[in-house]
Amino acid sequence: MVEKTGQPAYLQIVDELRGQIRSGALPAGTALPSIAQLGERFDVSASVVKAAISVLRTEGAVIGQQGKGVFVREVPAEVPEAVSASGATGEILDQLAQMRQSLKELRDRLAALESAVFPEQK
Amino acid sequence: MVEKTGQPAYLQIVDELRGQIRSGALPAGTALPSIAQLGERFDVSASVVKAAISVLRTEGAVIGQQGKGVFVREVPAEVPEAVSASGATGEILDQLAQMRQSLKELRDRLAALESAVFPEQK
DNA sequence: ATTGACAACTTAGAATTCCAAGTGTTCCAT
DNA sequence: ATGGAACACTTGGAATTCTAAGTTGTCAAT
Repeated sequence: MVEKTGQPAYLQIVDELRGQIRSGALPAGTALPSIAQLGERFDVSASVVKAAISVLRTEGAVIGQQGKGVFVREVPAEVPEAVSASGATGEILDQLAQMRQSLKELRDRLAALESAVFPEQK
Repeated sequence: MVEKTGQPAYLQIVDELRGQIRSGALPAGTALPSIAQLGERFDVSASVVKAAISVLRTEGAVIGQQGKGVFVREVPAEVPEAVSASGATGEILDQLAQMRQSLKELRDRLAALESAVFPEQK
């Protein structure tokens, strides 16, 4: 991480990733590169990448799933001020995240069921 | 930090501090206790307190000034209660509740199907 | 009395090292 | 062939250790 913008490294990474998300280079639902890979790419330690992802997480731009990866959320979440995780709005975002999680789980289970009931028509 | 809420320590501290800010125990403009003091009070390491403050910082609830302290920002905004349960937000919470109900129902039906199609998968 | 040095705090950023826990794959033994 | 163990990755949380840099108070020398 050499950029001489004066910004700390973890914020530079936040900006970079947020840009890629907004630009569509990282579409909703896709996984970010792993922490190790990002650390390698930006030439920083894992702790810096973790700090960056932590910011994106509390912003709601991204959701981490243990053991799998960090995924771009379906809703940019437009949270300009405070509000992001406090008060009613934060509550709602939390619940939405959980419901999205549940939906994904249901989708997966349903897909498994389908391929069992309607075998091999690929 | 012993509380058995299941929440990680740094989020418990976030909640605690956010509560004190909203309740007025920490009015806008006042400094939080120092990182060392908070670590002592909650019986966690400085890194945990830093993580908590980092969340509050990216939420905009608080602002850190190097060499001086961490100060509560002047933007309580966050209309206390009235709006959160009335108006658009209350509406949204209601819809969330209904969707949660639907999700639960779908989960149950799916579970029934699964146990019919995949018999005895302990 | 003013200035300068210094010590003690403070936040901020970064690296490193653990451990816990979830996921996926591979491979071997039954 | 199927089950299960083992392994490799993954995120998440936490502690520890540095360094950098800003603030404040004290104290001594001029």
